[in-house]
Amino acid sequence: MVYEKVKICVIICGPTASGKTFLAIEISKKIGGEIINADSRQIYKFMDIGTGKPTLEERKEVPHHLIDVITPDERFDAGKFIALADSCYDEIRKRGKFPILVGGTGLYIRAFERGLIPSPPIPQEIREEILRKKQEKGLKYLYEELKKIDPETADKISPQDFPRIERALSYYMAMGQRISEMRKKHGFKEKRYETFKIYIEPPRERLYKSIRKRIYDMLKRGWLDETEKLLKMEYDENCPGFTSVGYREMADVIRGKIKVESAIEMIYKKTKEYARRQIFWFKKEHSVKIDSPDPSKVLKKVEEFYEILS
RNA sequence: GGCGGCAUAGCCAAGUGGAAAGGCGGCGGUCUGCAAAACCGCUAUACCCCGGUUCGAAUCCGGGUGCCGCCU
Repeated sequence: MVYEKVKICVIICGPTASGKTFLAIEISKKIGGEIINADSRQIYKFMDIGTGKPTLEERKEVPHHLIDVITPDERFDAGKFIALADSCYDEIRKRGKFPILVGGTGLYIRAFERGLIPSPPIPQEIREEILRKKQEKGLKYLYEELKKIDPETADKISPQDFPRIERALSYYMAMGQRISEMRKKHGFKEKRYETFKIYIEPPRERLYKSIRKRIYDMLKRGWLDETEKLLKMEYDENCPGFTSVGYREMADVIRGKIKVESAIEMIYKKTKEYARRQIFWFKKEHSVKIDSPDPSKVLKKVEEFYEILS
């Protein structure tokens, strides 16, 4: 039959250490699902323990996609993510299975659901030029530039926010258009998928406890060795992958700069901050909110949601 | 019993006459192609209590209370 089926997708989101992986696997097993990873860190090869990837056993139980797609020195972004996620989705559907998008990266999930503004790859020269200007004339100068060409964007962001200043500036240089206009036009109005979004938010106290426990588990499972291997492969703090919480600290421990105990405390603090940011991202928009990864709470709804596909 | 020191937010802590730094912890938020990134914001009507000096005291003086050292 030739007709356009609606694209619909179940999504599981929530802060780190809330039990997304567990819930996703349990549901997948019941409904014949396959998991698409929406975590910006788990796409990196060789970074398994510290990014909390599902174990190999877990991955054997249920097929996982978009894990281990690039090396730690490569860059990745939301645009690449949705292109890959789309094709995973289609393949899974071809097999008659049910896709479940799981992850903690709010931007990727939003982009998957509602798209991004059109944006070609920014030429390397433009990036370099901006970086050069930053070094020569300072961040303030760049911000003033942005004010001139796109006051609306400048108004919305802090003069300290280099990544966004750079983005707006380079977009203008590459496209000849203000990014603010494109954003206005786009406005996240498009709906690429009809979704059923499950949001897990454990009470803070419990979440913080799981975070701490998880750090100890990671250490026990060999986070230090994993980091040491990365360093031997010549992947270090200059790699995009190393912006993942904890790897810098692990490297510092290996180099004898800090003690494990203080590394743990730093990681604990950063992870909590990260979890809070995730909560602010997800709390605004979801289909159901649950406070623990209990499959029985959502299984029936997931089955109902996917009924129209079968 | 004597001598000395300390007493500031949930915790640590600066300030030693002119309208309470900072850190930790906690909390709220932004986010359109580096997002586990980057960025923004809130968190002591007042400094142990009472009295005094002063235009003005967390800051000086007296007394009280508590804690910590040392001594007998």
